[in-house]
Amino acid sequence: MSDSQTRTRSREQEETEEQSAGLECPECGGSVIADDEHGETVCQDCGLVVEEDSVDRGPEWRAFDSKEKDEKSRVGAPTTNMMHDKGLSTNIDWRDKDAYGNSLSSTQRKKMQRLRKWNERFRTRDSKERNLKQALGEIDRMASALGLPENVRETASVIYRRALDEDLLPGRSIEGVSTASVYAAARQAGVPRSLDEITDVSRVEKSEIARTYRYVVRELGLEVQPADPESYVPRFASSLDLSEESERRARQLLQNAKEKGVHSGKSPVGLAAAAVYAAALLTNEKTTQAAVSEVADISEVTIRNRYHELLEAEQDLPVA
DNA sequence: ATGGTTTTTACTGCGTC
DNA sequence: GACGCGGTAAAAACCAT
Repeated sequence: MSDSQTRTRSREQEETEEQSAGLECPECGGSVIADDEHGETVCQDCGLVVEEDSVDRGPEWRAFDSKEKDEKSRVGAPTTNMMHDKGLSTNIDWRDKDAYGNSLSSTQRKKMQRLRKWNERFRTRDSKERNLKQALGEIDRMASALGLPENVRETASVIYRRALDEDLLPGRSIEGVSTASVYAAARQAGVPRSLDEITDVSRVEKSEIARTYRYVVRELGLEVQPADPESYVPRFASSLDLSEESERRARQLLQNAKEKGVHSGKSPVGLAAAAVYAAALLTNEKTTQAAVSEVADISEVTIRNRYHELLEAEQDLPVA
């Protein structure tokens, strides 16, 4: 509990700092101090309360239309699937202070200790809850490492939760299912990461991820379309510092290829990489096959083969 | 397990700076 | 001579059967 002591000390320091940086009291001209714990601003000399209850009473979120307003303007934290209890369970603060910042009596302190302990026990009551807690941690870790946006984490959490509810876990590792959830969520959100990229940040092997992923998708009836090559383009283009123009061109190439049906059976990542390379060529921007191969994690040979095909397909159809 | 397809690995030759 | 690019053959990985 040395933690709470250092915490208290730093709080006192803050207060003395605020004292010196004070405003002037409108009544006696003395300096004014802010007392955050009581939510008041008080004159140091005459004791006049310049401001009280300095609490933000506004709605928690901005609402941009009436529907959103209905959803958001009421009091309460938003629920999130990213926490194992959706953020709804009670948390008991570890500081032995009441709502006004006053210290608790020793009997009250003991009571709070007991409550804390039991609250914790209820929160992670059974194995499922503990399981979920760990898995969500993993999901968050991997999503961060992959630079995936928040909504993907949410989706991944939902998928995992469903897998857990359907008793898909027995026989499979928490790690594996978490990873598969992230993989699936990223694809569903249209910001796919290749299996290799996923494998890099996961603690399980590629084969297991693939196996678990297939299993989860099948059992949960998830509809995941094959990754669209175009969704890789922005990421590759920006890692290579290419212009908007080339990015647009790359998309064009891919769309044309799609119409011609050149792409079936080929890896989407390879196609995307080839399109990016070809586009850079067409717009006279300097890139090398090696560089593209690097960021896309695809062999140069594959890039060569694909981009020949892309350009051939383009030639038959004169530029629009 | 098998066969067909795609991707990778490794190596070689060509032209340019 | 290093670099970027192209091509090839054989191995490996993948997929459906």
